[in-house]
Amino acid sequence: MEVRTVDTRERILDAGERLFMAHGYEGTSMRQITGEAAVNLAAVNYHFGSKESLMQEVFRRRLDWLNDERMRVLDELESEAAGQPVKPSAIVDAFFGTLLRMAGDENRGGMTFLRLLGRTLTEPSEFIRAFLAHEYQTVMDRYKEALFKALPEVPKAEIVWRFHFMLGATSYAIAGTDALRLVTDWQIEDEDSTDRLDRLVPRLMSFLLGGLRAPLPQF
Amino acid sequence: MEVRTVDTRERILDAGERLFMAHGYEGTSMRQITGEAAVNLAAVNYHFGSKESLMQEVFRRRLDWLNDERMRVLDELESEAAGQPVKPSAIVDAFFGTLLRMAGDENRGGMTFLRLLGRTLTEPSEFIRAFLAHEYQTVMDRYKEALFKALPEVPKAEIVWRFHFMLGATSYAIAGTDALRLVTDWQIEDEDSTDRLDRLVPRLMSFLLGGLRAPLPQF
DNA sequence: CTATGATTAAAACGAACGTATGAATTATAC
DNA sequence: GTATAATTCATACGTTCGTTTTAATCATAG
Repeated sequence: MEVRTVDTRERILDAGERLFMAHGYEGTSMRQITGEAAVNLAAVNYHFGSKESLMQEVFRRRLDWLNDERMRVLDELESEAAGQPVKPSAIVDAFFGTLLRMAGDENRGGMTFLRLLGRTLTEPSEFIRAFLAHEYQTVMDRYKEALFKALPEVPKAEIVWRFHFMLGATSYAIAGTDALRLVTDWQIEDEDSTDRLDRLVPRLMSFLLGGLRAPLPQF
Repeated sequence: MEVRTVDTRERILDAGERLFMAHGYEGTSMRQITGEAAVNLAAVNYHFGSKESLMQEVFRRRLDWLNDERMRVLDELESEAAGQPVKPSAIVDAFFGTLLRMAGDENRGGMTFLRLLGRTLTEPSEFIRAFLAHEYQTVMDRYKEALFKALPEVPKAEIVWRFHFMLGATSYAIAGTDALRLVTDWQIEDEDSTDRLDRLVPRLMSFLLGGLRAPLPQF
């Protein structure tokens, strides 16, 4: 493994991450990717095998760290709680806060990866959904159990639904940072992007917790 | 205008709606669409001009009614209130409830269109975002103003953000009805789809209102 | 019935797609 | 320095894409 190889692989991953985010999987061509990465057209197939494998590697590079971190933080919370249930707000922050704080870390993909992730959760491509399902499964199961314990009086089905809703709100908050601005044509006051992120986290957390703890619907 | 023409146009729109929902805009080919609609390949270009125009017409066919209905319901609420601010819960139901109840109306696209809409709000394609922005603008402005009046003590920027979050939660609740099931691998109890929809509406409404009325974050 | 316009049909267009090939180049090991 | 393996490169392959063209078929009006 020489230096050039690493650079090439990394440049391809960076270009793929940005272009998949901006134009989607189907909307991004190998020639765009290799063009932006300034590498030969055949380099993607040489290093990753195929366009699909590249997409998976783009995700794996970031998700491995993210999900490990989520596990680590939840481990910590549970050991601090020493058998007592963990506060719902702490669980929500461990899952969504950890995600959002990635946006500020350019070494972990920053806002680009977060927007890619947000968009991909609604991506129709079969292989991507299957891949993400596999990547997420373990973490989801842990958090699901933690929330069940934290909210013993709430029916489990309700918690599962509300987790769905929270995922949706979060994905849009990120992916739609500019997409929804177009849809709504609302100008949110012009903060620079780090400011916006810093204020987004508490805003979203309030909303998520308000939704999670809302009174149960009566059927 | 003969009968055949209408049938052809309608069949193309139906096929396009379903396929764009299932595979996305870029992931759906003209040959798939015309194949499923059982019409000649050239029929799309003849009746709609291009693939882009077809996509726009797929949306216009449903959104025209939806947004008119949203306007009508809000008009009604405001005239009933006779100058007093309308209750936030009524506004939320007028906007999101009207949308969700479309899912039960097969003549208006039903679940298929709703899932298409949910997915498209994160779709990266430029022309689609621009088109949706234009279609939505008037309605959004009306609802924004109504919420400002209904929640005079909440900063406007906060309301705008929370509307974003509500849109995200709703889109995922619909678009992700099966997509997120894959991501999370959570089995939600097996209700038939009308049951699931009937229970989704109050569940989502509780969540949205809980989030909308959550305590403001302290910076 | 015939003329006219609207629609459908079959076929082909050039462009772009993801991938594969084999030679040229570069780095590593002895 | 030379052999060997890893990587880069230019190029081409076979498909599929959205669109266009030209002719055939249909419906309707006079």
